[in-house]
Amino acid sequence: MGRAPCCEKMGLKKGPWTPEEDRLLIAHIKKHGHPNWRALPKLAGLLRCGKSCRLRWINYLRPDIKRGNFSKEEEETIINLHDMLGNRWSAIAARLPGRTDNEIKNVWHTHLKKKAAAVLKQNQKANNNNNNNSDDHKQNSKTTTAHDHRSSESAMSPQASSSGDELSSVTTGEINNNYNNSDQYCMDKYVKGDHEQNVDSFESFPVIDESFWTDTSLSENSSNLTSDFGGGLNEFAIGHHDYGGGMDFWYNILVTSGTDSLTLPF
DNA sequence: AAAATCTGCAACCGCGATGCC
DNA sequence: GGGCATCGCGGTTGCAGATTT
Repeated sequence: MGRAPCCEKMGLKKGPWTPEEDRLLIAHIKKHGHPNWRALPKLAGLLRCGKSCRLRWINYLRPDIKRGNFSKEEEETIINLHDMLGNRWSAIAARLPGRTDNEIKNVWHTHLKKKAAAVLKQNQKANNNNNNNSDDHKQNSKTTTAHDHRSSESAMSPQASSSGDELSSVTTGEINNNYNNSDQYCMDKYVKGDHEQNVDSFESFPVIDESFWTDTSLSENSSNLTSDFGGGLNEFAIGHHDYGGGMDFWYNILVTSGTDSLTLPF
C-alpha cells in the first residue's frame, strides 16, 4: 500500500546492461556478496535499482549459469515437471542445475509449449481410439470425473489459478488427469495442508504400511494416492502411468516440502 | 533489396510473502 | 500487532535479429 516502485527515483538506468555494468556488479558481489540488493547498486557504483541488479545476477552473471541450448533430456524434464508443477518456474529451475526460471519460462513459451500441445493432441487421439476399441477398458470411477487440465493454458497446472500458495488451489479430492508426451496418462493429486480431510474424501485411500509398497493391486483400483509424509515433508502424491492399453503400470512419487518438491519414480 | 512479420530472449513490472522494527 | 522494506516469483513487454513476402 503506497509502496514506492523500486525504480521510481529518477536517474536510475533501465534497459540492457553494458559490459562495464556487468563487471562492476560481478566485482562487487564477489567481494561483498549480496546481503542487501536494495543497497547494492549504490555500493557497487551502479545507476540501477536493486531489483534490476538481482535479476541480472541471477539470470545472467551467476558463475554457475549454464548457457546454450537445452538438451533433449532437459526439455523432457521441463515438460514433465511442468505437467506436474504447472508454471512454477522456480521450482522447475531448481531441478535443472545451471538453468534459471526466466530461461525455462522463455524456452517453454517459445518451444516446449507447442511441442507439448502437439504431443497432447496426438495422445488424445490415440486415447480416443483406445477407448473406442476397448469397451472393457477399465476406468476408475475417479478417473471418469477427472478433467483434462490442459484444455486451456490457464488450467494446465494445478495452481495456475493460484497467485501464491503452491498446490493449495486444488480442491480437496480433486484429481488432475494429465496427458503427457510418452503415450501415457498420469493422475497426479496435489494436496497441501489438511490431509485428514483429504484422506476422508478419497474412498480408496490405502493404509500406508509395509504392504502398501508391494501391493500391485493398487494400480487396479487406486490410481492416485496422497498422504502426509511427516518428518518435515508436507506431502507426497502418487500418480500412476498407463502405457498403451493400460497394461503396464508404474508410479511416480511427488514429495513436497515447503516450496521444494521432488519426483521419484519407482 | 526493402518492408513486414515472426521469434527468441533479456529485462521490467506488479504482487504476494516474509522479515524486521 | 501493524506498518514498512525487501525479496522472490510469475506474467508481460520491448527490442534485435532472423525469416518471409
